[in-house]
Amino acid sequence: MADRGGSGAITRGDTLLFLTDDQLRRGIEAMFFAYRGFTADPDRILTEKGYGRAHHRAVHFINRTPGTTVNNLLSILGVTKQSLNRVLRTLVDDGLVEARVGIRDKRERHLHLTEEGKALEQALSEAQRNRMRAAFRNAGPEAVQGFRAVLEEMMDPEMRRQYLDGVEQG
Amino acid sequence: MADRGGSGAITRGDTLLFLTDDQLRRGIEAMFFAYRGFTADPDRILTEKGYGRAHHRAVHFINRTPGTTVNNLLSILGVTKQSLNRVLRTLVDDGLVEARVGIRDKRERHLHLTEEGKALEQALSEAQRNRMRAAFRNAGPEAVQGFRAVLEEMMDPEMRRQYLDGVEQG
DNA sequence: CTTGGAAAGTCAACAAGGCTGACATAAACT
DNA sequence: AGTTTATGTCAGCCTTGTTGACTTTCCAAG
Repeated sequence: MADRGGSGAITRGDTLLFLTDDQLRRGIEAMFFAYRGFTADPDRILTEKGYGRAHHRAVHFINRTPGTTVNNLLSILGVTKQSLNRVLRTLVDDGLVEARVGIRDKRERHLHLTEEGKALEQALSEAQRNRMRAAFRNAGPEAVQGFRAVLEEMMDPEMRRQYLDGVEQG
Repeated sequence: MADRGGSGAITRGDTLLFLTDDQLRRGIEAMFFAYRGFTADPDRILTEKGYGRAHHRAVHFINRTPGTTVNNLLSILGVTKQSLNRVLRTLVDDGLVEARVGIRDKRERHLHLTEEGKALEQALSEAQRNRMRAAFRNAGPEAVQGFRAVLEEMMDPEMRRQYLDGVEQG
């Protein structure tokens, strides 16, 4: 019963032992449990302030790419414009986000964080970075490289492009 | 350019370059984009069959630990019993899950997948494993070790225990 | 100059899946 | 006998996703 049908896992010898169904299941559960930890800290702050994860995501990417358009944000976040608009409207109403009418193309809205918006973004990302930093430090630089390599491979191609777009050319 | 060689330490002088805010932000975005890919394939199957991610999670952990109790599942999933109950009820009604009254403690319900339930679980986990396998294979065994090390460090302690409980002793 | 279509916004309706609170029941424990 | 535990259930609320229909603005091609 070593080799389960269709899995392609080779359990003979020691080749590709890391690709057994059980190893893959561990990877799946690692993603599940880790994602919970990943969102736990910002979620606490968000709940305090009456926002949700959708607001966090919007604020994050507006901060990453100031002046981005609504359409741009839409394709990054992968939600409908109605869904994003609801979130964006509360952020604009609350004075965290400014939607500037485009100069060249006046249909477009260019999104920027206000000072208050930047403050929230800072609080959220600091909480998230703290956990990520501790995890990175405890795991070590080689593990971090592996972590990123696997995650990058797990993305859909379009998302990988979005991800790589956000990498600074240092 | 930073040193990315096999020696491991990505450092410049005293600074741990892999812990800069920008590196941490990349890690955060990697988690965000990768999680999307991670759930994309099962989501497609679930939508077809009229279920959601909550059903997937329940089915996954019932399959992992057959005979687990409702309370047990509750603490693994981290949701309220009302929320889980709604999901569980549909699964039982649809004949995917069987809730057997406990022998020693008749208050408990021990959860098992029916054949139909196992079939769904297989379809879902196969889709997810396929992506995970491709990612693991492309990244290589060392990257997989790093991936798991970082994710484990990112979990809340209680979740880490749940995660490690699911590791087979073989 | 007209018009097609893209970008953005809005309204309505709906669903999944979280949550709280209250309450019911049976079984186990003390 | 009384309390605690495990589970289930009803009702209601929130966030965040969806679809569909429609309007306004405005760039750009004909």
